[in-house]
Amino acid sequence: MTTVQRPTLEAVARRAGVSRATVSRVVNGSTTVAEPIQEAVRLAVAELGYVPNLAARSLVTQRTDSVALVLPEEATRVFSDDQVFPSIIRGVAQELEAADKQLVLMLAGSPAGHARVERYTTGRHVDGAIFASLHGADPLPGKLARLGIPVVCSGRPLGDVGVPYVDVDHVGGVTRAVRHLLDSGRRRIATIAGPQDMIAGMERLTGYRETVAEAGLPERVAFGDFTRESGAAAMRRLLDAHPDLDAVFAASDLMAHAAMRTLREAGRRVPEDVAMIGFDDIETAAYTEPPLTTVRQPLLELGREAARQLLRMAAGEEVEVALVLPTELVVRASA
Amino acid sequence: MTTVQRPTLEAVARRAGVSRATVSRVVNGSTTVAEPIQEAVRLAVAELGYVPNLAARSLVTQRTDSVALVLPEEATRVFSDDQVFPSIIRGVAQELEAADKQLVLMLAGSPAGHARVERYTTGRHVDGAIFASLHGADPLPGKLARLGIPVVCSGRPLGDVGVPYVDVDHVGGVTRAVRHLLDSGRRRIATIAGPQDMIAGMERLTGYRETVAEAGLPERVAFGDFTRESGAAAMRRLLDAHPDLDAVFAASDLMAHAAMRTLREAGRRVPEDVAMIGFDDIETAAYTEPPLTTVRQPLLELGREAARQLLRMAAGEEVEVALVLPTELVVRASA
DNA sequence: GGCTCCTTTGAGAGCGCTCTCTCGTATCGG
DNA sequence: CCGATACGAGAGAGCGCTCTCAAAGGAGCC
Repeated sequence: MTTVQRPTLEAVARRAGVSRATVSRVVNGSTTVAEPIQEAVRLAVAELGYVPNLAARSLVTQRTDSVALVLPEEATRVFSDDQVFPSIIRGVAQELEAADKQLVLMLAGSPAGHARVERYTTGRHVDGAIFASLHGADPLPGKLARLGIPVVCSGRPLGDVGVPYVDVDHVGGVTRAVRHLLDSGRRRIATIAGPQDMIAGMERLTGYRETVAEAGLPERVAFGDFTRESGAAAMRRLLDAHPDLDAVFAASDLMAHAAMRTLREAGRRVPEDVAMIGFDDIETAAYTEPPLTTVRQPLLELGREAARQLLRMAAGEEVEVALVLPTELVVRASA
Repeated sequence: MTTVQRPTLEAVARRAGVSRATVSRVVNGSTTVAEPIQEAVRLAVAELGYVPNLAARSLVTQRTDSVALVLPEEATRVFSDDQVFPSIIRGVAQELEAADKQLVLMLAGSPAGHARVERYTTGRHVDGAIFASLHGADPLPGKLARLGIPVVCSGRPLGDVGVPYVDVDHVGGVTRAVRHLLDSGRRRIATIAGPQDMIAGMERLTGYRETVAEAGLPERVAFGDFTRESGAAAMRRLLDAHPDLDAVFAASDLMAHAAMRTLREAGRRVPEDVAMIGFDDIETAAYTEPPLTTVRQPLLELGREAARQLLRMAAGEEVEVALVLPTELVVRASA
């Protein structure tokens, strides 16, 4: 391996006939350097192909110019077919790129992974951390916040951790979905709820419960974990317990997708016998049979906002504690 | 912001009553330190909550303990619904985690993004880079290799760049798929090919062409770009040009999925009138209507192998130039 | 003309760590 | 019992950068 000796500030300074400090000023965009000197320095930089050594820089500035994005890698499923995380990643990446920060991706599934994330973030190897879709009441975001390390959660964290977050309007979206079912005459409306250790799962259930109660109807609930498999199983349980149901709100598109197949296998037609509404609006939703009516959440925007908030915090600015993005009912053929 | 002064090696050394060098030895797992002293140092580390400053370390070691994963963020689609990248990311993440390296994710869609990747990687801010699914003949991997920076491509790169890569057996998988169609009596077999500026697109087409030619049958080709939308459009073109076709091999599951819908809209039944086979085996494939027969590629493993290769290179070991993982035909109802 | 004040540049001190080199002490053979 | 050998621990020199501080030079003012 022929590791070429890379030029340092010193080398550039010698070539340009100025001091290290002046080169540093030019490289970092200080305006207090005379134009001809700036020009000479820039020329030397170009000729030598100088690139600053970030390690040396962060050693003195105490910044790393990188941000951690922490995802819970629950089992295999996070990254299997779900588009939720990819969209968030992309949103975050876009904003960080604009700010010239690096994105350090950390999957924190296992306890070992979680410990690693804790070590890395508390060790201040990043300028801040974005946590996406926390399960349960993870103490890490709060801990980081107390250490003065900028943190933003994508998805409201459970418990009173006092950490700024961005989230979507789950309850509003679900309310609109269930009302849509009511408006089309459905009265025996069930739900396939998500995991109750996540705000997304809890609030989508709340939205269903409130709206159904408001209409004076009984609730019919089965639980899943947002995956297709769990959706199919929950649908079977619902059919057993409430064979007369005429509509289902599923807390994720994947569960809705699998539930529709289960319904078909049970001889029910969608939407004639049973209407189905999902949540997320993944691309697949437009291609299911029948196409799925669902609640769209602006995931890309969610990631972007989270990153923006974090960058603001890292810059020492104040940020709002909560930022809630709107959801939207996308009506297709399934309801 | 109360940025607490974090303990340094010096502080640990004082507390343990030894020199900085000894603490460094213990922290880095040197065996040449007497057991009681090691114990004392570890105690001091724990008491002070010492975490090494990585910037300072990499300044002297010339390593960064981080690896870049570069993805082409073509338009929006990479991360929209496709599970290809998420799986690769996860595979890479798993291996890097095991090696205690950080994953720096870079999306290189725009020219600006590409420049940023070039700057970052050539600036040696990472110990190596993994490129996934290159489009066209990107000169960057070759350039990095020439600079002595470890590079691995996931998916064989176009052109003779002389960079180690891992890929799957596209041709073998497609051959098996087309033979399966032939074996079931299909004779008017078309293909929806992928983009021809990517090896994956090219080889899957090659596999189709060779197998069809071998059987003495004419080829019927329409091109897409792996997305659903392009698959639907290609299917329409095929139906126009060859209304008599009785089977289709689509170079991605997304295209196959959309093509099946297009067929249904055109009044063709799958598989009775037209058989369909896809490529990828994304989770959705098992839930399409009818469930999709497809060629499975081991994406997680692809990512893991790429990372392993890279780590080996970074450690100065020799690696094989090409590593090809097997594909497998998964027979479901669509063919 | 001399003084002050401002602007521009350079000198130099670290940031926290690793690693070589040196020194001190224990071990062993003669 | 002394010198040779080995081995563990410390001293200290940087890694490449930023940033404070001081010096130098020029402009402006009385």
